[in-house]
Amino acid sequence: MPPAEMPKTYSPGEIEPRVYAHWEAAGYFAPGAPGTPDAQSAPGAKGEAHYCIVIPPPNVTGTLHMGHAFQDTIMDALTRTHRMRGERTLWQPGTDHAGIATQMVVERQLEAEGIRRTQLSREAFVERVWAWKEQSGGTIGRQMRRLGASVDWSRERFTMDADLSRAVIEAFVRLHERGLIYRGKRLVNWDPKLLTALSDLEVLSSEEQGSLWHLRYPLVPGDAGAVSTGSPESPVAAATSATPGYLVVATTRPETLLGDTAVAVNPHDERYRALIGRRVRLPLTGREIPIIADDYVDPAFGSGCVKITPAHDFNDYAIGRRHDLPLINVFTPDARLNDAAPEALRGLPRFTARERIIEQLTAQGLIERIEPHMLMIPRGDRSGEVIEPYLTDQWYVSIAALAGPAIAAVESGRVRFVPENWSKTYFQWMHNIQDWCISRQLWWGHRIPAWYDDAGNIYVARSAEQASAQAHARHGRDVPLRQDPDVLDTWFSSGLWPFSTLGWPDATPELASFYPTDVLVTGFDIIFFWVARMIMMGLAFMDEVPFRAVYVHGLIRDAEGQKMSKSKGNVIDPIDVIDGIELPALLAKRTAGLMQPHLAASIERATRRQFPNGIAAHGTDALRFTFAQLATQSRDLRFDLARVDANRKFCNKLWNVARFALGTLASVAQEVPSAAAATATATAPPMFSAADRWIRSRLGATIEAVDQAVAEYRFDLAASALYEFTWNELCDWYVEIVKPALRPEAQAEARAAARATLGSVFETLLRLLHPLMPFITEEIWQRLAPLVGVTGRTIMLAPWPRAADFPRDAEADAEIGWVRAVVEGVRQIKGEMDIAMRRVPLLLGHAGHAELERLRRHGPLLSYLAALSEIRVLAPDEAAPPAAVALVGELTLLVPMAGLIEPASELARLEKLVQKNRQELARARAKLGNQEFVHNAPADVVTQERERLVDFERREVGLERQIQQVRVLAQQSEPGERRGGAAGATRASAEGAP
RNA sequence: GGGUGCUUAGCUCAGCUGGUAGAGCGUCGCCUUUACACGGCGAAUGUCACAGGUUCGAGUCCUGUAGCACCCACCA
Repeated sequence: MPPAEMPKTYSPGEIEPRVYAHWEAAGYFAPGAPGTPDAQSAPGAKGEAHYCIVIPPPNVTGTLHMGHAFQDTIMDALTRTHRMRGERTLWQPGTDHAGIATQMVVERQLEAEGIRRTQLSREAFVERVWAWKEQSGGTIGRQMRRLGASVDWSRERFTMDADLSRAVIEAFVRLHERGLIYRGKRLVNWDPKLLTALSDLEVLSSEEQGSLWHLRYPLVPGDAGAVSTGSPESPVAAATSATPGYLVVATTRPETLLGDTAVAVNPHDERYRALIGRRVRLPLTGREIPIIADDYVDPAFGSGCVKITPAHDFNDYAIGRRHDLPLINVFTPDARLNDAAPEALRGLPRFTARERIIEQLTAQGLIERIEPHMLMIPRGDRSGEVIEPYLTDQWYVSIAALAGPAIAAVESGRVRFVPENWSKTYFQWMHNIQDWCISRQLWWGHRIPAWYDDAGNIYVARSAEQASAQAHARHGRDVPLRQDPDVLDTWFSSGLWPFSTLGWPDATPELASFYPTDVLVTGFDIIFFWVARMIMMGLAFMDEVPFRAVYVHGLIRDAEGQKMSKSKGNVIDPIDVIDGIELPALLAKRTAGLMQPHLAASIERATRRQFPNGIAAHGTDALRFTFAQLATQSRDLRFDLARVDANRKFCNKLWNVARFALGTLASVAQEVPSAAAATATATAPPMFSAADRWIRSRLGATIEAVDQAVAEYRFDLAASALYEFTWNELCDWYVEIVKPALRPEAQAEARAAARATLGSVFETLLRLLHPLMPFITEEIWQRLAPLVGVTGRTIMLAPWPRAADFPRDAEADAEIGWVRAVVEGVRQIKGEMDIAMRRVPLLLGHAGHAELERLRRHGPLLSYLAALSEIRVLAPDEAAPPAAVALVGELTLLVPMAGLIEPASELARLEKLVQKNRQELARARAKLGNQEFVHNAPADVVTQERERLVDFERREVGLERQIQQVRVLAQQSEPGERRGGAAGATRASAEGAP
C-alpha cells in the first residue's frame, strides 16, 4: 500500500517495484481474478468474453532488448484494457529454447574453459545447457516484472517443458502419419562451422565482391570440328575455327570443379549447338563429362557455358536431376576436400583449395581470364559462415498441403494482418514456399521421434517403447533400435506455441476458452519464420487459426535510425532507461564481450559523446508511454531518449495535478457527492458549471478516441489523445478554471459540483491511462478512489471507462470555447507586450446579446484567467480609448495602452495580424467567387466558407480601424520613440504618412 | 529480376473516408501566479520530394520520375 501522504516528488523507482509486487502477490494477473469487472454486466460486452495473447517467447537464456520491451508494452496495454473491460483475460508468458543460439552460447562458455563440446557426451552437454538455463533464466522474468507486464506467471511455459515436448512429439507423429513429414537425401543449406543443416530462412544472402573465373575445359577429340569459345566478340568465327579444342566455362566457385559431372549450354545457342553430346575432359581429374543442353543456361552470361556440379549447387542439382547426372560430393562436412579430390588437394579447406586449384589451372594454361564479380554469398544467420549446399539425409515437412489452408485463412479474413499490407508479404512468401527442412544436427532441442533398426528401417513413434513395438511387429521379434540423433528446428516447436502452451494435445479448459487467441503482436521480421508456421500448424492440429489478428509493428532503432546491435555499440537496455545507469557502467556494458574488440575505442567515444552523464532514471511509465507514441505504422521506429524525458515530465505533471486534486478532495471528502451521482448527471443538472460539463464532454471525446485507437492498434494516437486531454485540457484549463470555485469561500453548491467533477473526471482519466502507465495510475488511484466513493482493490480490475458516461455537450463546448478565446485574446496582447503579469482592464466593444449573457456568466472567470483588473462593456456610441485589440467573433477586446503598451509595438502586432487575415480573406473570397465551388461543393462546406468569409471581413475592418487609430498615436510618440520602435512599426508609420 | 515502404517545421513524427497544415523536442521573449520551473503565458518556422492527371477543391486519390530504406529470388 502506498504511503498515506502523497510525496511531493514523483519517484518511479520507489513506486513501481512495490506496486508490481503487490499486484503479483494479490494474483491479479490470472484470468478472472477475484474482483474482476464482470463482462456480462457491462453493457455492450459479449457474454463469457475471453481475451488472450500469447507472448512471442524470447530466448530463455537471453535478455530483453528494446524491441521486446516495446512489444511487451503493446501486449500489456491490450491485456490490461481487455481485463478492465471485464473479459476473462490471459496473457500467456513463456520462453523459447532457441536451439542453435543457445547451444552456441554454451559452446562458447565451454571454449572459455578450454573444452570442446565434442569432448563431452551429449548428455553432459545438454545438462550444461539446462544448468545455464537455470542460471540465466530468471533475467527475463525480472525484466518483464520491471516493465509491468501483467502476464499470468502461474502459466509460464518453456518450449522444452515436458508438456510442450509431448506436444512437439505428438505434432511430429501426426504429421508423419498424414504423410506430411518425410526423410530424404537432398541438397540442403549446410553450415560447415556449426555442422548442421539450416532452413532456407536461416540463410541470409548478401552481395560480396568475388571473381568470375573463366576456365578452359579441353574438348575430348571427336568427329565434329573442334571449337574454341569464350570470345564473345567473335562467337561465330570461333565456332568455325579449327583451333582445338576447349570450352570456356565461367564460375564463381572453381573449387567445385572437382565435382562437375557435365557442362551445360543453351540448346538454342548457335555457338555450341554442334557440341551438344560431345565431351570435355575435366581438368585436374581427367574425368570425361558430357556437354548437355538445358534452357536454364543464359547464353548472354559469362561464356554461355556452365559447369554443372549437382552435389554442390542448387541449380546444378536440379539440372542434374533433369539429365540424370551423377552426384559427386567433394567436401567433408566441415567443407574440406574429401577423398574424391586428387590426393594433393585432400583435406584442404575449401578456400585454400580454391587458391591451389587456381594455381594449378594457371600452371596448365587453363585460365582464360579472371573478372571481378559481385555475387550473392549465402551465410548462416547465426554463424556467419558461408553456407555450403551439401548432400545429406534430413527430415522435411511437406509444406504444400499445409500452406493452402493457411493462405485461405488470410484471404478469407479469418486472420487479419494489421496493417493490412503485410498480408501481401505473407502471400508472396506462402505462394512460393518450399518444403521445410526441420532436422538439425545439434544436441540442444527436441530429439526427433524416429528410430532405426540395423537394416535402416525407420520407426516414427511417440516413444521408444512404441517404436520397439512397431519394430517387433515388423520383424516378429525384438530388434535393437537407435534413435535419430538429430533435433528439430526451434521454429517447429514455436509453431505450436499458441496451443501447446494452453495444454494441447490434451483438451484443457484453457484451450477451449482461449484458442484461437485474439492477436499476435510481432515484428515483420518473423512473419515467415513464425507467423506463417503458426497459422499452418494451428490449422493442421486445431482446425482453427491460432489468432484472429496479427499486429505487425515496426522495428526499434536508435535515435539516428541505426539498427541497435552489440557490434555497433548503440544498444540501449530498457532497464537502464527505467532505472538509469552511470556512464562508467554504460561504457563497460557496451564494450564488454565484443566479437571485434578493436571497436571498443570508437564505441566508447560515441557513447561518451551521446551520454556524457550516463542515462538518467526515467521510470517504467515514461518508457511505456514513449513506446506507445512510437507505435505508428512506420517500419522503422526511432527511439530517442529525449522523448522518454518528455514523458517523464508528463508523469510528473500527472503526479502534481494529482497532488492538487487530492489536496482539495481530501480536505472535505464528506462534502463530495458520490461518483455515481456525478455519473448520473448526463442531463447536466444546474449545479454543474459549464466548465464541469465541458471537461466531462472532452473526457467523453477522449475515451472515444482512445477506444478507437486501441481497436486499430494505433497506440500512438491513443497516447496523443491522452496527453492532449491531460495536459492541455484538464491541467491547463479545467483545473485553472475551477480553482476559484474550489476555494473555501466559494459557493457551496458550485464547490461541490467542481469537486465531484474533478474527482470523477480524474479518476476516470487514471483508468483510461492505466494500460499505458500502469504504475503511476495505480499509485494515485489508491489514494483517490476512496475520496470519490469508488470501491475496488486495484485500478487493474476497475472497469474500463465508457464514453457513454460522458456524453458530448456541444453547448458547454461552445461556452468554454468562447471563454478560452477571450482569455487567449487578452493573453496574446499581454504576451506580445511582455506584460503578462500585469493586471489590466479589459474593454469590450460590439458586444451582442449573446456575448453580454456570457459575460454575465463568466465575467469573474475571465478576470481570473486573464488577470484583469476590471471588465467594462463599451456603450454602443462610446469612443474607445487607445487600446491594443483582439477579436473574438464580433466581439472586440480592448486593452487600453495607457502607460503599458508602446503604440509602435501594437502597430507591428496589428500589421502582422492583418496580413495573415488578408491571406485567408483572399482565399475565402476566391473560393466563394468560384461558381463551380458554390454549385458543386456540399452545402455545409459552402456555408462554412461563407461564415469564415464574414468573420475575415469583420476582422479586416476591425483591424484596419485599429491600425488607423494606433498609427496616429505612434506618430505622436514617434520623435522620442523612434529607436525603440519595432522595424515593422516604423515602416508602417512611414507608409501611413501622407 | 520481383515485391513493399518512406519523402510534411531545424530534428522525430501524426494528418482517418479529399474541404482552414498539427504535436513533441529544439529556438526566441516574458514570468518564482498558493499542483507542477520536470512549470506557466506568448511567439517564430512549411513551394507537404518532383512532374503530370482526376476534381469546384489534392499533403490526402491516380500515373510517372527521383532519392532513401527494406524483403524475396537459383543467373553460373
